[in-house]
Amino acid sequence: MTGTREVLISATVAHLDARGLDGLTLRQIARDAGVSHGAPLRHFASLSALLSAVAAESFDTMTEEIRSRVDSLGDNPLAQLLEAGRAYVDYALANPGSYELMFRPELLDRSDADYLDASIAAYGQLATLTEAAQGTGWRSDTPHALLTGVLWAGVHGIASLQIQGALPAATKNHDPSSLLAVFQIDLAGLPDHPDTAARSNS
Amino acid sequence: MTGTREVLISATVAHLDARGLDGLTLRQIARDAGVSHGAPLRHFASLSALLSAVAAESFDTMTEEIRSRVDSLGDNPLAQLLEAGRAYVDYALANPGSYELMFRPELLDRSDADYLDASIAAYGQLATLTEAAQGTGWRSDTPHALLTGVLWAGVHGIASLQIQGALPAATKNHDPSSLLAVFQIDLAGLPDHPDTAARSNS
DNA sequence: CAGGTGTGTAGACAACGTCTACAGATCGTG
DNA sequence: CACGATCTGTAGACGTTGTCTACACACCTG
Repeated sequence: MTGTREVLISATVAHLDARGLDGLTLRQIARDAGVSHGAPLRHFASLSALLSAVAAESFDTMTEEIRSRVDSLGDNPLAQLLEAGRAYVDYALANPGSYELMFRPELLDRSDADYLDASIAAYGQLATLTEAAQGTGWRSDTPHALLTGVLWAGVHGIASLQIQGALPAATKNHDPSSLLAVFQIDLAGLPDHPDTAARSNS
Repeated sequence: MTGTREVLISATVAHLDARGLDGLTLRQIARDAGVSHGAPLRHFASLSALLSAVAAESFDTMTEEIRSRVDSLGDNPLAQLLEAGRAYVDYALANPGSYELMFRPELLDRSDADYLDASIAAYGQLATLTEAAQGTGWRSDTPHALLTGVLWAGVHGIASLQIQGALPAATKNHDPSSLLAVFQIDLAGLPDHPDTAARSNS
């Protein structure tokens, strides 16, 4: 038996997939869920609380998807880090609505425990992968926390600008994942990646 | 004599500086400007149109600030590009409200001519600087449009995450400009920069 | 069986963006 | 000068929003 709380979250996710943040209101979610406009407040303290729960779930899903792709790659830390970056951008472009929500603090309750945990876990995942890559000598002279922050900023910038179509004609002939290659100075020594391989002879 | 249109824009900018996007409504702007709640619609077709005019102005200001800092640097294309990146992030952090507005397409009228012109000009400025830097041999094997897009994504990611405080403890001891150094692989050969010099012996 | 708690509804409220009706000012043209 | 059109501002309305409150019913526990 799926409770109203779960139905509300599902309706929110469905709306994000279909129309993004556009028209995403508490009353519309209630309508989609088939309940009265006041019902959601029995399960969430406010609209922000509901959206925070959804954002936390999205963070978890993204982290899980990245982990699965990283794990499928064998024990090459630098290749794993690159794959994580690709998976990150791929997730954002495949779920633009959810991704936008995750980075809209004014729509969320930033003190929500689940949201905090999920976002910190995602950051920690990247930090761990970065640390391992540095352990192989790659950019080992750059402070670890600084490098992690810059890498996140890089993929986040690519993802968010791409979502809002703000990279005009700049990247028209390059798929989003290929952008990440620019952050990786020397790709030599990395095992072949399906994307990279397919693109190199076109 | 400053017309109502100018007063409305000033009131919007003042609100952005003081409280950011929070509470930025058409009726609040009208109140701040000392006119009735319907007056703004005599000068702008909608709230989006007013915000687009403000965003266009902010883009112009940012472009001008970057140009001035780049021009003060002599004829070293790579150093100029790096300085442009620093100036970009500096502007964003000094004017977080305006910067957020510029990258909130759902609040703006994306077909607004002034907004389009101003944003394209900003992008063009970066493209020109990037091209010049590549002309010196720096990353000359990377497609120009792709490199420009990635550089913009990098500074945009840093600026927007820093504004919303989403780079947790990662960059606590590093001022924002220093992040850009990571994008520049080899700083050797660049003339000393006051920021960089001051930071290297601390 | 009685009472408290949890869950849902319906109505209210203030605030929002936008529209319309109306009033005064300004200006070009006869 | 006069007069009609256009510009600019006001005030009120409408539908929608998030949230609050009053009320009703179900369920569990004693």
